[in-house]
Amino acid sequence: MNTEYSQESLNAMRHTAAHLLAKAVLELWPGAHNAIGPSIENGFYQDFDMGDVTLTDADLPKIEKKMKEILPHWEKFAFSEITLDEANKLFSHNPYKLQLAEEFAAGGKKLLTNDPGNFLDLCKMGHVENPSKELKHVKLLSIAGAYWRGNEKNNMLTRVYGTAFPTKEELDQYLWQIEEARKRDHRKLGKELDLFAFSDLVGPGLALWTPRGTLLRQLVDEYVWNLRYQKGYQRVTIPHITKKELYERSGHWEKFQDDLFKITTREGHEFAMKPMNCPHHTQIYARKPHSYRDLPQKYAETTMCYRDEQTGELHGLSRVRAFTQDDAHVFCRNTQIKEEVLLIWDIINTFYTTLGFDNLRIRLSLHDPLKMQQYLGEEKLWRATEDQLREITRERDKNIVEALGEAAFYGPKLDFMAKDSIGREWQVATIQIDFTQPERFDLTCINEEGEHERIFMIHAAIMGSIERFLSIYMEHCGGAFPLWLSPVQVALLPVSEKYISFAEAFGKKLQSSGIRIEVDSTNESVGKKVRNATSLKVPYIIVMGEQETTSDRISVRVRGKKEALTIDTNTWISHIHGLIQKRSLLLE
RNA sequence: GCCCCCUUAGUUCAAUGGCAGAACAGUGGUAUCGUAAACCACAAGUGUCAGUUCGAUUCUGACAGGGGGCUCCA
Repeated sequence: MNTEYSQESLNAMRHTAAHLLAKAVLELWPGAHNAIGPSIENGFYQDFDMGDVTLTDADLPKIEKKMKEILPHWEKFAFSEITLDEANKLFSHNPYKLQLAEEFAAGGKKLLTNDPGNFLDLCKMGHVENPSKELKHVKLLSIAGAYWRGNEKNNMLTRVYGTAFPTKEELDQYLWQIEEARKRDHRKLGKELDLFAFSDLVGPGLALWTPRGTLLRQLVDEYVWNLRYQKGYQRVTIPHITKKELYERSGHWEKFQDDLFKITTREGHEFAMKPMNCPHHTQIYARKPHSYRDLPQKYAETTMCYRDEQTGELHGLSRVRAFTQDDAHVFCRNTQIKEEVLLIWDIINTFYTTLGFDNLRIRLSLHDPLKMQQYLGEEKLWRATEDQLREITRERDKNIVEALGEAAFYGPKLDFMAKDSIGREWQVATIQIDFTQPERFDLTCINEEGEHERIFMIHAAIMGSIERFLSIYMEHCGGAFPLWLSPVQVALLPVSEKYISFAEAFGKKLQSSGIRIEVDSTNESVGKKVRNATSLKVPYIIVMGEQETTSDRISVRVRGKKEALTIDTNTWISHIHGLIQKRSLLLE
């Protein structure tokens, strides 16, 4: 976005703005304490313990005004190193700073203070040289609650978010992006395009899909299945509940405790709704002995999973309590891992490229050696599997980032990240290697020597969760789905009642060739019908009246265009068939 | 779950401590219309449960639902 300023200087600017915010709030509310105030990806925040005071968005302009008053008096930050004793004196009023000072001292870190003129704070370096000159385009954005140090056992603090940019243009651009994201929020689009709904009676986090929305789900899912089918996957089906024992064996009962929806039968037996499918799938594999010749076994299933997420974590379709995984598990020998991983990788590439996500970023998610207790399996096996995965990825790709502590509890994984049309990045597909569950369920094949050989599992979700994926995709294309995904591809608008049956006949013709159409037979003006179809973002609108009954040409209005074009009917039909077949992102 | 904010018709938004108003959508009519809103009429609502009050949609509380956040670390 900006070439003149490095990320470092942006951070300095924002971090300085956080200090300024702290000073302003403390002046306005002398009883408040500032906690931490770092720069973050697109701005900064500052946490406060406001005591009995409640900040609201209405206070933001007041705070901004105060900041502007203070800023001219700020000069270069004066730094000094202090002892713990000095810190205890200087910050005796602020329990948060005291706690930090103590921790830093115990951790052997130097204690640093800084002061731009009238505000001494405990803080490491990283400010702009001359605040009153360099800090120009600062904007406070919102207020939220946040736990002290991110831990829900701690005090809830008041967090003020803001951002700062070197130029007004960049600030405006950022504010525009926020506004744009708000406009194409999938929760809004879901209502407007009639794709999904929620019901207070059914409950939070439980999305209900309309006919249009269901079509959309079905279309993306069929596409994923097509790609899988070509790579030798087979479909399986499992029930959505299971006895507790399955999850005790897999390790999920313990690791997933809080998130499990549990059921007790009338006889007192404990069951659970499935939060994932792998344990069930292992039992399909385990139904009989397998020869090495039959491997890999590749099971795919699109099925709903249930997790008892905290209500506060729920969000539209991106975080729900019942979600549909396009799940697959490959049961294979160690020697087959590489090929299978690469095959899944191909599917992911094809799928995301087709949908218009060009450059997926890939992350190799590894275990955190310092936190072995949160994983299942021996560290030796973790290391070996991670090395293997690393080697595979090196051969294939380019800019792979490694991330410690991002692994699943049963094994390392490759995570794929997509950037959407307004620049936000989302984690989408994932390939996970699992050596833990084959251990736990004692999954083997009979090898060439006639011995039982431990096998591996690969978890492969292309979309991950259809709900989450579609929420990302709706926002990516702003509800204007590509032709092949549009629930209604062509809207036929009879000019008046007289032409309804003509339009219906034409519609039948399109329909029988596999095109999804809708005839608008309401008693409305043509202008109104065009308006309605347009706001539903239907790719093609065709007005039908006297002219069409007497000629082989139709008048087609393409989504995004104001002018209709007149074209030979059959030429047009075969043209759009071509676009659908290619899964084209373009309409012309 | 926790902190803060919000909740008026299917949707988007008004108003009020004393009869709740509009637009779109819906229904019924009239018009039979050529590319972003024809006309008339009808129907429809203060999330739930308590409290304060002569009277509550409005004030208070609880619950439910929704929103912004809660892994960026002096």
